[in-house]
Amino acid sequence: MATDADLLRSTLELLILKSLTWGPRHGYGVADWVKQSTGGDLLIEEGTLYPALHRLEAKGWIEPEWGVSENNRRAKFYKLGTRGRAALRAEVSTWERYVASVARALAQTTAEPA
Amino acid sequence: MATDADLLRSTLELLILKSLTWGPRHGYGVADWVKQSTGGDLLIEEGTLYPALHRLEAKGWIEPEWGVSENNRRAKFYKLGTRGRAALRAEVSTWERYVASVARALAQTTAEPA
DNA sequence: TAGCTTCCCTTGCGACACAAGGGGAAGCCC
DNA sequence: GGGCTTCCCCTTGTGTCGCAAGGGAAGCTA
Repeated sequence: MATDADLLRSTLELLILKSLTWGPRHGYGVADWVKQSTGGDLLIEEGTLYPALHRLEAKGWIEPEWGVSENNRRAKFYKLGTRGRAALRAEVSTWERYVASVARALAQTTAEPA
Repeated sequence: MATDADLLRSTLELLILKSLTWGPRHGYGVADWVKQSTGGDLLIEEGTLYPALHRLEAKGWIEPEWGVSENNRRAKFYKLGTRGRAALRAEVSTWERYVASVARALAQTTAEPA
């Protein structure tokens, strides 16, 4: 069985980047956005989220800045940089192509592919 | 960047099972089927394929039987069992639901999800 | 004061795709 | 015959990464 972990692996960065397209957001907010915008289907654990944010930061795709959250808490806001925006476009494209390839395979109705 | 490895991870078993829906096929043939039916987009390395087949066999989803290939070579043919067929249905469903969830998130056009 | 929520982080673990190796047998070309 | 390619099977080592489980601090509510 493909586990949730396996599935997430292919789209985690993609979803994080996407969540930042409307402006900076802190980590907790990123997880919440993903949860909300998938109707609760996708849940990102904190032990998954924070290392991922650090990876993206290390790659120069997002930039952190400490600030204060809506709830008056100390929070690290991540901003999508130019490179991050380009990466998002590339990731979306890769993902869509992959989904299409799999769909093509699953749609096969004869033993030998056309 | 989501690597090819990350992407494969979510659908490898799915694709293998699918390739067996028309009857037994040996490992090499499974890899070839995937390659052909995705137009060359997806390539399964042998170091990925054989361990995966063994995992599926250990789970009782596929059953091996030694035979002779079309090219007169000794080959291990895998057959989809009843449990394997059920697993395939489940995996397809899981995958499609996941794809739909991601699509929903990517389709967001406002900061706060509906 | 106690307890819940928000927000950040780390460590240890298990799973697994891949690269790189190995082997053996069949077919072909010279 | 000897060499090469193709087919078909396998394993080991390495690196990556999601997750469970931990910890901590600060704000709010009662």
